[in-house]
Amino acid sequence: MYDLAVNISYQKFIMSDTSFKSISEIIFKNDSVILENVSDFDIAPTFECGQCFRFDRLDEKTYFGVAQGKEISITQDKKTVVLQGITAADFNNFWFDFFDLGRDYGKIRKELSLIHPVLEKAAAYAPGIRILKQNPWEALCSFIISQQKQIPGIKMTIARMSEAFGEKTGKAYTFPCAEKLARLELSDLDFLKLGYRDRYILSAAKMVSSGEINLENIRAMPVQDARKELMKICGVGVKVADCTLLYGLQRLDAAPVDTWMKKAEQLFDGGFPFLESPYAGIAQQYIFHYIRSGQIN
DNA sequence: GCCCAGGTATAAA
DNA sequence: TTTATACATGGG
Repeated sequence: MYDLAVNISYQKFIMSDTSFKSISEIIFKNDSVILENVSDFDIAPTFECGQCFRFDRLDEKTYFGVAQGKEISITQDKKTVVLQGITAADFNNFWFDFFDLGRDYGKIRKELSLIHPVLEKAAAYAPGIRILKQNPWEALCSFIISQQKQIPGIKMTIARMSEAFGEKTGKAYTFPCAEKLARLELSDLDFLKLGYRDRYILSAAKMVSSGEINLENIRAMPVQDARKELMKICGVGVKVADCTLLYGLQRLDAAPVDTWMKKAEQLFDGGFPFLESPYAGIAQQYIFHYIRSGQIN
């Protein structure tokens, strides 16, 4: 049973009278939280669909990662998910929202599936994908780094950058804050072999730490304005801007279109009919994962 | 060596 | 407004 003394965000979800429930029961232990009968939640595609770079697969069922300065191990066995190494308060204050557990992905998936048969197939391929609520600054930097790189390389670069300039969390490190990076020189980043991206990172750090760019203000802006504001940062084009919005600012109406998505475009007769959906970003994620997994061609 | 990678800045048409 | 090219680095 739940410890009602630590009631926070999840309780609203548990107590809600809507018919949907993505978890039937939440069990708190000393240093772990057990989610029973999860629906529309599959950790493997969630961590491996290209949306995040700080979670590593330890074995068939377990991933380890860092967010919000905290380490976590996540193990899934069918419909049971165990979040290891966290407190009840951590879960209620952070991880519940990080995994977007209050959102009805089943309902969203059904809505999206009506839009186009290819989208229906893509969503059915990995229905357990959830869009993680990542830190905005970390998401911005991650996708600046991501340009013209492959995912393993992106992960390596971010890990080394965190180790060098972040805070120790135990066996891992947080992603360095903008203020910390803003104090560095380009030569301090040489060992990361960022190439032409090094100046993008430093200038973004300066703009964010000075307040010239305010990510929290951008969160609430209409999507075109938000995109335009993010693109004031050198090295941020429409793709990185949309990734920052979707993965860092919980803007599910932003849908990054990249080389993989362009491969998918022909399947939709030359355009993406879901782009106007409030859940365009989720649709994009289903399709990206589907195409990249080699399900088509 | 050659080509591509979850792109973007810049210049030219 | 649209299209072409350079850009650092690593991996197949």
